Amino acid sequence: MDKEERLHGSTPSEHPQALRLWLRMLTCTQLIETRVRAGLGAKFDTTLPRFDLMAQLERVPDGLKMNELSRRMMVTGGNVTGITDQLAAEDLVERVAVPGDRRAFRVKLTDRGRTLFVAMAQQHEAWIVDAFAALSGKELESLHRLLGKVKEHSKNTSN
Amino acid sequence: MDKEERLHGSTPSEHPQALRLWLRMLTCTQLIETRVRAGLGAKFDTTLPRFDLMAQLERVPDGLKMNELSRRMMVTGGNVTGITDQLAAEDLVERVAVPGDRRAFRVKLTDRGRTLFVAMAQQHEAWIVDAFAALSGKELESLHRLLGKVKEHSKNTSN
DNA sequence: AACAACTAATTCAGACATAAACTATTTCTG
DNA sequence: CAGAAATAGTTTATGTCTGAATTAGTTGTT
Repeated sequence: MDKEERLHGSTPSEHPQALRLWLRMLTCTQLIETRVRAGLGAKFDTTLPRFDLMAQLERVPDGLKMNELSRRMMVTGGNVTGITDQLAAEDLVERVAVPGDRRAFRVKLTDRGRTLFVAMAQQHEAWIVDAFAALSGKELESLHRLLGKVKEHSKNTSN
Repeated sequence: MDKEERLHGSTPSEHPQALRLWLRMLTCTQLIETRVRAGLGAKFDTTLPRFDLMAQLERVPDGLKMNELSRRMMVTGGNVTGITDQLAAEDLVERVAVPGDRRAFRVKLTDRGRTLFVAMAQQHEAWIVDAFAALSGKELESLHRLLGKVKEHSKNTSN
């Protein structure tokens, strides 16, 4: 028996459908995330937040400012500071001064960081592809579209 | 521009579809979870893990053992110990000895805990229903079905 | 009965995350 | 141009979560 079939079941409810869906979605996310975390740890001795930060930087040769990173990663600034400190200590990213604003700087991948990230990203993608291997191309597309609706609604509702 | 449209985009890839889907799913989950967390904090001065633990107990009058809670909540035993300690200190759950096994006990909702949970669950469901309000009944069903496939595949693949 | 193997739960160190307070700098406004 | 307000980033205190080690009790084997 699964988590979602157990939870909340006896509470009278007019909309059990949304609740069951939400619990299933949480379960899926957690299952996949747990596996990716384990893989990143075992294969690259790194963590998901560190990978995520590097992923944000990968497409942006000039790097991103701390507040941009914070917004994109959907975590607080203090958190970004800590992760950046770690990665900088390992020479995977660097802080570069922004001319004209002495408060800010840009965080960029170092060459070393970029090389490592490419290897990690390839493996990461393989894990994700595998996670959704049960779905056909059409189903992937359908899931993507439905979640798009959810996301837009959530972003627009008091955000 | 959204997180998922930026991430990984420049890495050559044979399966960008799964990756984009995964990032969108993460975004959705995080948006909803953040809102629920904020609501639980503001309205009930509690947290999602605490709510989750109580939710697990709600349907089980005899309570659950720590390891059962741990498995159902998909978190480590140490974590369950901490949350249970908190809830027990507030007289929302209680530890009851298991006859015949002096190592174990069952965690049960107290009357107070049950009353509080019912109120919280009602509000919680309203938040979730709202989070998925952009979807029709048919779409909810479809999303549920697709995620079911993902979940089954994930559970069966080396778990 | 003795001892190994297992199971239940807790403790501990450490990574991660937040919110709030703080420092330093820049921009706005009168 | 002076002071207020806003912005960039860090620090601090606190809470969450994990994995590994630990304590205590149970079960299985001979």
